[in-house]
Amino acid sequence: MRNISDVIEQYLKQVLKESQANAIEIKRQDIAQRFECVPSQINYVINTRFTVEKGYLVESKRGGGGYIRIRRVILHEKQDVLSSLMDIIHEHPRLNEQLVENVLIRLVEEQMMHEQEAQLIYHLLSDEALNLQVDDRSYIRRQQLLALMKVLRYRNGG
Amino acid sequence: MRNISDVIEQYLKQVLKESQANAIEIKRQDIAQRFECVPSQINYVINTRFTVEKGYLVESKRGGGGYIRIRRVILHEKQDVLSSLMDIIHEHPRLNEQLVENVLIRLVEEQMMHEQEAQLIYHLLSDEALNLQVDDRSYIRRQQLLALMKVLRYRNGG
DNA sequence: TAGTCAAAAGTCAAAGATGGTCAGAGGGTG
DNA sequence: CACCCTCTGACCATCTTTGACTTTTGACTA
Repeated sequence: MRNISDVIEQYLKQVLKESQANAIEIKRQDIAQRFECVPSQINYVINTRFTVEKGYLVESKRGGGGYIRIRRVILHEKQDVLSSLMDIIHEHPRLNEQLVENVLIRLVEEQMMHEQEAQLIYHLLSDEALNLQVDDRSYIRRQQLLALMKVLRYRNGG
Repeated sequence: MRNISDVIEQYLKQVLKESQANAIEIKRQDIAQRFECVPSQINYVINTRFTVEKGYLVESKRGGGGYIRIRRVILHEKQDVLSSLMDIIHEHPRLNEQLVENVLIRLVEEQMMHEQEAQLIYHLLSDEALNLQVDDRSYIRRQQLLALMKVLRYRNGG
């Protein structure tokens, strides 16, 4: 193995494989010590090797009793639907209620979310809830729809 | 369990669960002694883990015969849960991720929404998605949480 | 009754314990 | 050489732990 990042990556994957639950919890400092590197190296490994696209979810907590938790998830098989929707969201200069609705309907049709969930999100992204200037509304919708896509990448079988 | 606060939290919840009445009365000093920590640690645990939005009420008395009483709030009508949460959302000057999480967990516990829905909404309301100034983030969260309550109201037959 | 005192509990800010970010240096490969 | 990863460390953010100081309450005393 050439570099320490690869070594740490392999180590974490090994531990993950051996764990019953598809998750491990580590202390950043401990791992750094074990491999004699700076703590931020662990972040580098996580940011480059344990991404959502690769099927990993990472959560963490700072402060006393802090930890980093890495979870293995199964990616949704319809990644292409998500990326095409993401493109649409990115390209549209203005995101109005109609566009939000279209995106949500598409997701329901593709069976990536339930009708009820779409309903909820539609209301959260409505003009009424987002009582802002047009541009701000558009910005929030873009951000939130993209956040939604990110979650849908691994939901349903993760 | 990693830190003493979590341990104390679990202990108190356990005692609460085992009590017939939905309330327990403790002596701060006793608990502090049992877990070998300073008394104010107990306040920290209570302030961070037994909040109103999580469904707890805390009363206390100082001086001789002093006590801290923790009560689990039991509301029989879903309407009551919603309106109490709405009050809390209105009153809180700042809505941070932690509060959003607490509210969503509460809604799931009260069986007013599914885990997955809560998950989705949590991500939409995260700091990451709402990449804004603190006050703006707070505003959006308030608007959207209130919109959520509104949907849940009629969804659950209100 | 008013004053005093000790026994609680409350507050708050500093210190401690973790993890996160980012920009720049270092190194390998086409 | 140019470019893309890696590695590092200074600085930041967040959560927990601690302890000094404050407030409240009830009992006892003058």
